[in-house]
Amino acid sequence: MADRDAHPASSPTLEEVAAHAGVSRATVSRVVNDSPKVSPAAKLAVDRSIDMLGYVPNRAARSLVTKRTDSIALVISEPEARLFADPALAGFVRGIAEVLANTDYMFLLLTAQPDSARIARYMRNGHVDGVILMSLHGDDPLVTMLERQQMPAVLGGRPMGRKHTIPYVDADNVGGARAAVEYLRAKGRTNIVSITGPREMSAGMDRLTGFRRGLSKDDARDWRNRIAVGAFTEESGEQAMAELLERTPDLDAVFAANDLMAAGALRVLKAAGRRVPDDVAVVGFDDSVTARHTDPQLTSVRQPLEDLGRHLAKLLLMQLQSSDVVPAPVVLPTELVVRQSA
Amino acid sequence: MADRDAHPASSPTLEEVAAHAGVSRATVSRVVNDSPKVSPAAKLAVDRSIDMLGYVPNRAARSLVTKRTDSIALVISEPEARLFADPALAGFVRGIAEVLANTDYMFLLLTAQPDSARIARYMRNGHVDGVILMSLHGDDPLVTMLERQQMPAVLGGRPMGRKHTIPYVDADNVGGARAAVEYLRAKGRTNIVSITGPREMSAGMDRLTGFRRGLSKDDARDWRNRIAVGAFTEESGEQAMAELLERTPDLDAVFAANDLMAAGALRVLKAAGRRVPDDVAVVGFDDSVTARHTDPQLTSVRQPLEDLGRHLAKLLLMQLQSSDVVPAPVVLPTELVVRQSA
DNA sequence: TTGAAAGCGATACCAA
DNA sequence: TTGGTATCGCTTTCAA
Repeated sequence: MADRDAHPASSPTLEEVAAHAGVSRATVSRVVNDSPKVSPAAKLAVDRSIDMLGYVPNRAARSLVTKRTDSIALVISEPEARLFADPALAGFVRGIAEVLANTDYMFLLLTAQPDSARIARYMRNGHVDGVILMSLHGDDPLVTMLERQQMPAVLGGRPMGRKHTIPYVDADNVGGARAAVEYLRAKGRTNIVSITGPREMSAGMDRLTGFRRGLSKDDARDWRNRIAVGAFTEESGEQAMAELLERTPDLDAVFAANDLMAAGALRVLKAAGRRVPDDVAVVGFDDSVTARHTDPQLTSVRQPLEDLGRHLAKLLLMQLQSSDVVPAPVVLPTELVVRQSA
Repeated sequence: MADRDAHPASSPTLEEVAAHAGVSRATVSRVVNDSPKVSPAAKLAVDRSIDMLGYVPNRAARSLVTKRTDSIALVISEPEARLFADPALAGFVRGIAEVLANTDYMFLLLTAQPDSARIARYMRNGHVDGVILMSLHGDDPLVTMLERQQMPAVLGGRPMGRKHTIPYVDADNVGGARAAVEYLRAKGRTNIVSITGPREMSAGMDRLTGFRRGLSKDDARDWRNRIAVGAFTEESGEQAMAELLERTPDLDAVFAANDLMAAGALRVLKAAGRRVPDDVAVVGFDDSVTARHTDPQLTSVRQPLEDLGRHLAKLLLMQLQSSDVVPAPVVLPTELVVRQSA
């Protein structure tokens, strides 16, 4: 087809390696997949031919017969526009990538928001060996689908809704939030409010639960009046803070369900003339880079992002190695990192 | 193999669809790839069978014969640990993902740092149809390899070293940096220094060039004494700032080659008792979220991240559509966003 | 331990 | 417009 120079770089095939090494295709295949049943002599010859010719197996051909694809998908259930808007997500990805880099699995990045049907179709047909699902909102149909397909999968964050068999990896959101509130109380704060995450995300709900548990008995009864619902974005944090200031002007501490919202809250507090932490103490959640950029620097509940990512990947690899293993969920502890804001 | 329930979800094949619809495999294939040469009647029958059976073409089989994979790779030339450490990268990815979401291409994420040989091998064997290479350091061998392979590719950022035929997409780094410095001079700053990016990255070098061009004739001659080299990280920004303060105690303005380093610089300035912007004006580059978090908020040169990402993807798609097109590089303008720090 | 040969699921050419 | 069939590159029995 090409007229100038023909196939400038087309990879050699198994067949050509076999010819070069003077053995059959089957033998080359065995060497490539290091089967034990190959004589040292044959292996040597084949190995030499392989790197003389620069042979690399064709994935499609292999996949066609083995039914494996050697790739796993990271499905992020957000519209592209919001992709990586939250620095926490980046931490997860880093951990996952780190583990996967030491395997032969390829890492597909899919965003599922506008068109989760497309993703579903893609996965249904066995284009990937396993799936990591993150940023779940509500009771995602994708989860049910994966379950029915018996597709090896893990979830980043506890899923909402009914019990699933798919394992998940999550931080101890309840415990972390509770610790934050208890810290605030220990520091003498008595009028503590919270900017929560969205209702349809478990991280939001769990941190709210922790908030409630951390409050005094009386305050806990009154929790509905002590919160404003945010959406894990900076803008929503600003709005929620404004709302809280209006409703509860004498508040002296706020627990925000993530750092982004805390950053928004700081700005609103400053604009309202409240000093942080003197007048109002602020605690965030995630301990992402954001926490170190704000002024004052943010006291925040640290979740081990990279580590969560690593566990996510490992749990999936376990399932991939032996299909009947159903790993238990993993919940990692959090830790309050005290800085200037509280 | 499975003992309980056999193949619970194995996709039907072309063959089965053909049988179901009462036509040949060839006809089904034509319908699937919507070839014009199919009678309406046949098409109707096939379409019905397809969704009754829930048929989805097997990618591996198709790829084996077409030599296409319908996937493109984003190769980020950083170790996993640094992945997305820079929020600017996230912006690029967002733009790319947005464009790709409307195509049938799948999006592979590869990190190339520790083992670029592995990546090279992978790509060489035609596992992807095209490549987007980002975060290039120095004269990356990967670029040369892609060029030799005649692999459709685009570069995020102008490559260092000799001329390449692979098109790139970049912001106007020189112009942006220059505008920043001219702004500082217009504001009456007379002792302007810069924290530069690493020497082996074009973004670093180009912004340095812009810095020099923005200086007065005299200062420009003396530029070597007015800079400290950073590495685009926050820590390196701190170090560089400390160094500059020591070397040039009477500086009254600093241009940092990215926001992360500017954030580090702010911290050091504050610690040294310099007021920003009163004593020292600070300008960053990127206008990433970081710029809005710092205190005071950062004046920064905005580069249109998502837009750059979109161009990157589009340039690649152009090449994929007709292989002999070699698009010209795209350089997008920057814009100085004035906030509090200068 | 080795090789021959039968697929895997699609595409595309050639006849009909 | 259709169908038959060779083919893509590899894995995997089955015999030898």
